[in-house]
Amino acid sequence: MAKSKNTEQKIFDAATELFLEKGVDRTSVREIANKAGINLALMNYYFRSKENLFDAIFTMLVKKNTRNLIKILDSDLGLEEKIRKYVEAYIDMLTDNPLLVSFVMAIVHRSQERIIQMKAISSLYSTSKFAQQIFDESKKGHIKPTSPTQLFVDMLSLITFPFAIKLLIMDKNNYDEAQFREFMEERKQRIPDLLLMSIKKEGE
Amino acid sequence: MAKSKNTEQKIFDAATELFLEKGVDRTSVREIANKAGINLALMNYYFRSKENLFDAIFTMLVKKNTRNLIKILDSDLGLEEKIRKYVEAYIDMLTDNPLLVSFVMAIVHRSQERIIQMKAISSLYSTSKFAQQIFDESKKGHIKPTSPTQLFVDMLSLITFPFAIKLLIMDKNNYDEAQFREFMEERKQRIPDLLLMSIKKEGE
DNA sequence: ATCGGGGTTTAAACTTTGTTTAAAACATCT
DNA sequence: AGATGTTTTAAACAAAGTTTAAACCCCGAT
Repeated sequence: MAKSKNTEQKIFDAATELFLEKGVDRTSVREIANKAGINLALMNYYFRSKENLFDAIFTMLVKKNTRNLIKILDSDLGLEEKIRKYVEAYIDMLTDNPLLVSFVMAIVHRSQERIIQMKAISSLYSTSKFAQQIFDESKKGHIKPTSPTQLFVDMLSLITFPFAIKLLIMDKNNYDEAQFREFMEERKQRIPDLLLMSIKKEGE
Repeated sequence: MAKSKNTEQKIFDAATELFLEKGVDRTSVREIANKAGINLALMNYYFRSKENLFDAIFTMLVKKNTRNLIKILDSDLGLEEKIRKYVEAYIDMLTDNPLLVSFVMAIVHRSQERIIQMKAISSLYSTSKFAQQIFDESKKGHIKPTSPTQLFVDMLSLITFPFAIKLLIMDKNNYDEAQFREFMEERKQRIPDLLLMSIKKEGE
């Protein structure tokens, strides 16, 4: 039992490292087995397939990195502060974990169907409290009547997509890494401003 | 010569159909050869590799579908009308070609490096005229000082990303296809409003 | 203590990929 | 007709993920 936990963990760790380093597709199962120092077939013994192993690792990474995002969204903060904190934390998270974006893209590409089955991702899109808040605020007349779904999709798009086309942006604007970082840093202010402006009542 | 053009075209057509239907990764070269009614090796004879074939098809699809997008961006329309037309045409295009999104994601995922080498994609991000326009308008005092890059990235993100997470949106909101279409239809108004509001001078 | 059995590990083989090879078939021009 | 260059073919190759069946190991029941 002790030994088995060990083996499973060794596979998991080796695969995580390789996936992050070279991407899923460019990492072979034999390589993982090598790095973990285990027999090739054990990978299929513990995880049913490479795809499955990927899912497990991805779920772990998402869970680990998005806990506080969800906490912010579900908190009792006011709308403005909540949006500002969320955007900032999200951008920080993706800046620190560039592979997460590429992982999500991998899933989106392979089969969108799977995305909705992965609870880790799905929970990222957990807006019940946020939606309620939008609803309440607009009822109270503090903000314009707003579709929570539209607003939330706006927010996700503005945060996430630039990371997906990072190299394109860098290429077209002759940015180096530091400049791209700066570009995203600006967006921490810009995105909340944009979103808040869109829900502000006319003439206030 | 006549026959060869024919073979090349047959491969191209069969592959296009299969790629669109099942995705690149889930389409094998043998399947393509089968559907095209040609020998397996001819695929490598005419296109050097499957990857290359994919590039050719992708370039064709993008070129075919984005001509007018670029035309709009480079036109002499006023800023507001230009943005409205562009957003609408872009959303229409992606609605009609859902596979393009998945193709772009495939490329983004495989290797971002390639994205900047593909002229087809790169030309989609052609903003010199648009950037100039922003610059002029803000100089003339018609709009707030605005970073063209930020604005353009905003626009692309708001348009494209929702298609990438289409199934997630549908799942979370219990949308069917028609309702998602309606959701994107709303965005044709919403996105330009958002962008234009963000560049409007205070108190006008 | 030992035997049997369940969970692990192993080496080897299997299947399916994309790709390459070398010869055959074909077409074209002199 | 024959030489030459292009196109097509069947077969084999390498690398990938996966499966198999036997070996191994540990542990509790007899």
